[in-house]
Amino acid sequence: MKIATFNINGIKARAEALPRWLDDAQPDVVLLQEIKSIDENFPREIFEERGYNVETHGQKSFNGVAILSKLPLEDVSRGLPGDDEDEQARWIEATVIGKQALRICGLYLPNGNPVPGLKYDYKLAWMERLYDRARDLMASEEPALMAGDYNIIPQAEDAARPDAWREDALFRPESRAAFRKILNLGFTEAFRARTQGPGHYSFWDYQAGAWNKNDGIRIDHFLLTPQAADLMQDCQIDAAIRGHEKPSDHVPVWIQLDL
DNA sequence: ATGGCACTCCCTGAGTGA
Repeated sequence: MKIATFNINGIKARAEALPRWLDDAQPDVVLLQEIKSIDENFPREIFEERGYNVETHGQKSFNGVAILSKLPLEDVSRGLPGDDEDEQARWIEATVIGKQALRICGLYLPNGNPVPGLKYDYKLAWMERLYDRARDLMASEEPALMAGDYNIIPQAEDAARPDAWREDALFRPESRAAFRKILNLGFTEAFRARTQGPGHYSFWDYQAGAWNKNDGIRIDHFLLTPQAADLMQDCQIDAAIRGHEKPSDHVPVWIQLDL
């Protein structure tokens, strides 16, 4: 089973590039972030005609997450638990029914800039709620994963120019510590379990020719419970599509599970 | 060396992003 995460930076803007990638990459499940659309306006037909079930959790203009799945989805849940006042659409989860059930969580973690500020406070508070959900997933002792745009640069090697990010919410020590605390529950960060060393990125800014200079950062991640990690056969970043027509500023990251 | 973009919407300029 091939499962991908992709921050598309607007479903309307990606109405051509996204299906092109789907037809090429043939993922079974896709976790989308930044659909920037209300549920009613999401172009489900594009995906349903390709055999995907579609579950969205959108809002107007900003944020928004979705799941596309060729396999049936059950027990869909929207919104990260822990704050009834939180209006931002950044979390969706469901169970994929394959050979074996797999719980999948798609997330769009807050950016957090500027630092300091209310947005940074919100990021860190959101990560505490994420920790709580992660702890419960771990306690289930079942195959599960949390994937999406974490807006976290885990290590210096995950940025082409780490010094440019020192004071940024994506690389501040508090952000990275909160990410590490979640990993330390026992999750496997899928990409780093298979590939070491610098030069592997999932985001390149539209500005300053970042793609052409490979001036990127790696901020889109898969975190696997031990029961899911045992099934992992591959994890790759589809970097090349950043150079295609009208791209998102992020590229897909995917895993292959023996499921 | 520096700066260079793109998305959204009843506000085509301002907020947001990373």
